[in-house]
Amino acid sequence: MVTIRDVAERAGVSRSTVSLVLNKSPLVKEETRELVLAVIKEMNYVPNNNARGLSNKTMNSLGVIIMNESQPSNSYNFDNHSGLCAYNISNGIMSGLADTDYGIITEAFCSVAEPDRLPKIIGNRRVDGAFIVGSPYAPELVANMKKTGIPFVLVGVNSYEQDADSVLADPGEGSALAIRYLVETGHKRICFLNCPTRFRSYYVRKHGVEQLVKELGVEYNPEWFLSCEHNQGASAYKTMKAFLDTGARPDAIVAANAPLALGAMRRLHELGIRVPEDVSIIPYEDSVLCGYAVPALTAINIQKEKLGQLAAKLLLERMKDPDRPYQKIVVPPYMTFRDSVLVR
Amino acid sequence: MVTIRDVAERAGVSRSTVSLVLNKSPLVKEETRELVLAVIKEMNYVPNNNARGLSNKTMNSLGVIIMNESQPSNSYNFDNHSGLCAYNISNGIMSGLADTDYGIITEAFCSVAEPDRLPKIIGNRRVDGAFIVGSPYAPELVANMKKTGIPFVLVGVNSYEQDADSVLADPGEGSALAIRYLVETGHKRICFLNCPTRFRSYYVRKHGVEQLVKELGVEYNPEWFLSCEHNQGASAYKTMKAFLDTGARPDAIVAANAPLALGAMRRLHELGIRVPEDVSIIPYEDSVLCGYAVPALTAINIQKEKLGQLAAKLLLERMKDPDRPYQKIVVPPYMTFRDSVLVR
DNA sequence: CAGTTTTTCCGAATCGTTTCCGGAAACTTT
DNA sequence: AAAGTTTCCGGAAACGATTCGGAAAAACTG
Repeated sequence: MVTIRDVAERAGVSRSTVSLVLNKSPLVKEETRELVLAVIKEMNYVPNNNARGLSNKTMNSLGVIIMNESQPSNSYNFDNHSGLCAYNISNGIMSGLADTDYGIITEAFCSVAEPDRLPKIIGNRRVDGAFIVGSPYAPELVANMKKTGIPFVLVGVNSYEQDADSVLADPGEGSALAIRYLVETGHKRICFLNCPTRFRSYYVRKHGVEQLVKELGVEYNPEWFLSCEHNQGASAYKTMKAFLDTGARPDAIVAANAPLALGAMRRLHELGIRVPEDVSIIPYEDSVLCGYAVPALTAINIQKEKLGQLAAKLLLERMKDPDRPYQKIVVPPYMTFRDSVLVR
Repeated sequence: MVTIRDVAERAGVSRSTVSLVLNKSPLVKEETRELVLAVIKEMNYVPNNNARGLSNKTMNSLGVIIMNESQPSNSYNFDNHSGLCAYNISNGIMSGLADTDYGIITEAFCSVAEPDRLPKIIGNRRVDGAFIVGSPYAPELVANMKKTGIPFVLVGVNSYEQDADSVLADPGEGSALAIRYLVETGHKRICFLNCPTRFRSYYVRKHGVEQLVKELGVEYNPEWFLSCEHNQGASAYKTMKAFLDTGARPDAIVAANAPLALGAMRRLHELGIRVPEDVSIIPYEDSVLCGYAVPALTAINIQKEKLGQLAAKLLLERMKDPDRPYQKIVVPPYMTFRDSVLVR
């Protein structure tokens, strides 16, 4: 293993000089700088992260912690109750970190129910900063995290105000987008298929939609605001079955997420109700599922990659300046147009 | 930050003693051991990874490298041409590492086309070992990796023999499972919808299936071995369209992966051909998609989590004993039964 | 009980960087 | 050319652990 000492020797300079070059210090002559750089390249030297970190009190790595509520085992790839897909976000983070030399350590999955555990894990692993993704409202956790002194940013959904840096998708805005589009395309009887509103982001969605429906003068019927189990296609199927059995015939359905939409469609399909000819359908969150459904689903996209990228940027800035005021970035959703909405 | 020195002081022992306790050395009296442990707990001491690593020449972290061919941006969550979903594998790895104190560093995505880049990245990040997941046949890459001296294991699909530790799913076996099941349930006219056989794992699938079809005495028709673009539902749709336009009417379709199956089903749906009443369909790889399709798809599951877990175990063993012979673990697939196969 | 072995602990060197500080070299100014 | 400024470089002390050889203490021997 070639060390800084070897490089120094070969280049005929001192170790500290090499170090200065490495750290882009301005107080080394251009000429020597180039020489050293050349030797580094020639000898294929790469600085030892541990030594560097030991000296710096830095770890050269950031943690990505995925909250339990977006557990990977089953519905991870989907919209989870934070409306986020942790995996895509991680990707975004990685791309946002591409030109730094931070490594990313993906940590165990944590639950909000244990607000101590996370800070502990992070402390043990000794990262320089952390992304907490998919986190729902968790003031206690946030408070504990702050105590560790490790900078962090929340990546999630815009619901409660939290006193920390955060990059968030906007569920209310997304639902609004869907409703507006449906109204514009001539739909009149809109049904909203939601997850339980005890999940804050679904609460936000529901109220956003209610507001808007009234505003736009669409027929408003509280009974058309359905709720089914979280992310359960099967539950959506049942809910839709019960709903349609009452004789209700919506001309559009906004589903809180893709599995819900698919579950609902299954029932529609059984009854011979065609999508989009008889009823249009828009799931809140675009996912891989939507593109492959029959018909392919027009959907709201919350830009997970972008969330991750922005989070990376934010964390980097925070680490540079620990005293700056907290920042909250809300990323607007957009619509991906496919075939599940009938344009009249 | 509390260091080993603080602990030593408070416990009234030397630093080396504390270190010995930390490393579970047998040469410290039970009594002192307990004392030290108590102090550690009391002071909330956690050893500094960098210092430890500097001393040990160890990095306390392992790299997970995901090969480009399973690029996340689009089809990552699906079967990729290695038949693997890198994400689930990562999860498996994490669970396999749960009781060690290794962290996982997920690395940039690499392509086999650049067999130098990967070893370089790994070398720079200085990990103690690496998982190379989703890698197709890549002898040059493997050779380069060996030169780095960093232990690694390949996680992928059983196709070529490679001179390295590996944990692999068995594509041939999976296809066979599907065919056997279809034959047992009374299907006679089986069509195989594959990806291009220039991808080795698809080559293996195809030949496995051909063999078996002949063996089992099912009607064999080379023209029923379709090939479409890699993982492209749209391409499967077109291929199936052209195929059905010839008047062919299979009673079962084995698709190489879920997107293909869905693409094909779209065309079937258009033609009013019912699944499973008129034609059964089994995608090779179970994925989140399968459960939500209409009807839900019976599928082959390659146990990605398990692949990851075994890989973790294997790498750990390799690191312990660098000279042991290479090992190759093949994980058998199983079938998840849902509603896309008609049992006659 | 002196000598020997075994057990338990400690001191000091080491790992590869960074960083501070003193001082040399090069350049300006007068 | 001497004095004063800049600009650069090298020595040395951290950083927080591990490890090895040997000392001290305890436990056996005969």
